[in-house]
Amino acid sequence: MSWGREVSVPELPEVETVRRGLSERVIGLAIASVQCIDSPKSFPNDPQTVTAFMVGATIVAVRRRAKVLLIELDSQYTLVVHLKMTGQLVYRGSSRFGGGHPNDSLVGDLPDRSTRVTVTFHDGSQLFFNDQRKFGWMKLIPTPEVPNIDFMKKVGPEPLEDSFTAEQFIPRIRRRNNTTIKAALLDQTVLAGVGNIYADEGLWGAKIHPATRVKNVSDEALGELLKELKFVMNLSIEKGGSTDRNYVNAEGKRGSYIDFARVFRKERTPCPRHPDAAVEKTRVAGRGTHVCPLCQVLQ
DNA sequence: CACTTGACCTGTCCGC
DNA sequence: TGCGGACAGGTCAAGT
Repeated sequence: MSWGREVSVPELPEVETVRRGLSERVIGLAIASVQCIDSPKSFPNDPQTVTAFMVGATIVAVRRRAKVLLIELDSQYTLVVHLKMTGQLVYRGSSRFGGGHPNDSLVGDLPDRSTRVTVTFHDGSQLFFNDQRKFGWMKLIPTPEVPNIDFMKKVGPEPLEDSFTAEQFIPRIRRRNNTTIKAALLDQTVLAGVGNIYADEGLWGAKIHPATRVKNVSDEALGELLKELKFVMNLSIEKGGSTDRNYVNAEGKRGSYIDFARVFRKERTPCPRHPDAAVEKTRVAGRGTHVCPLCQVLQ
């Protein structure tokens, strides 16, 4: 069983891809044991709570809000997981059924040195939370209290919801009128789930320079930007998220959004609109930023 | 208050 | 070959 490994920095489409893969595999599985290794940010809960409400519980749903995964248990607790920069959730089938890692997996035997948490199910299969840089976290929270945690209270609306239109988007992003449009897009309280990749891709699509102040972007251009964000994130979900060059999905195909990216990590290559112009890499809002100097002019 | 910068981390890459 | 430093970027705390 192989899916979604080596997914690059997870934004909304990557987390949604992980959610879908997990949904197909872990719903209905009962937890036999939980092992936590070198992960102070994971399980701030005391071991008694983990034992009482996780061990023996069965997974009933896998949800997503913004970039956070919500693994709901029948114990009325939910495992809340943020992958941050390098987090991965990797499921491996039971070895009794030949479920070792497949030949095309980019992740070797697990657990490995980046494994922080191992969840073992009654059927012998396992779910590994790997996180090389230890920015990610995993918390066990009573399900009714999930909406009350800081992250949930502050995070903005889901941009891919049909109900999220320019009417909602424009006033929200104008709360950040004095900052750059890229910083505003990365602000998770404005809207949820956009990170560095889709900010750059969406801004190129809407022909807006990332360093443009929000106040200098017209309502019309903001409407176009929302359309482009929805387009690139929906396309990415369709492609199974953005992955690094070596990614191979469950079917052994190399499809990934990165192959469709127009500017992200495309510095010094031609802009798709202007074959004579090379994509440039700069720094905006403290992030590596990719622009076409011809179609994205600073206003 | 609004906004920007630095810290949190570790693996990789680049120049000397 | 080894070594130091820059870089990767989501989010929060601290600083301006």
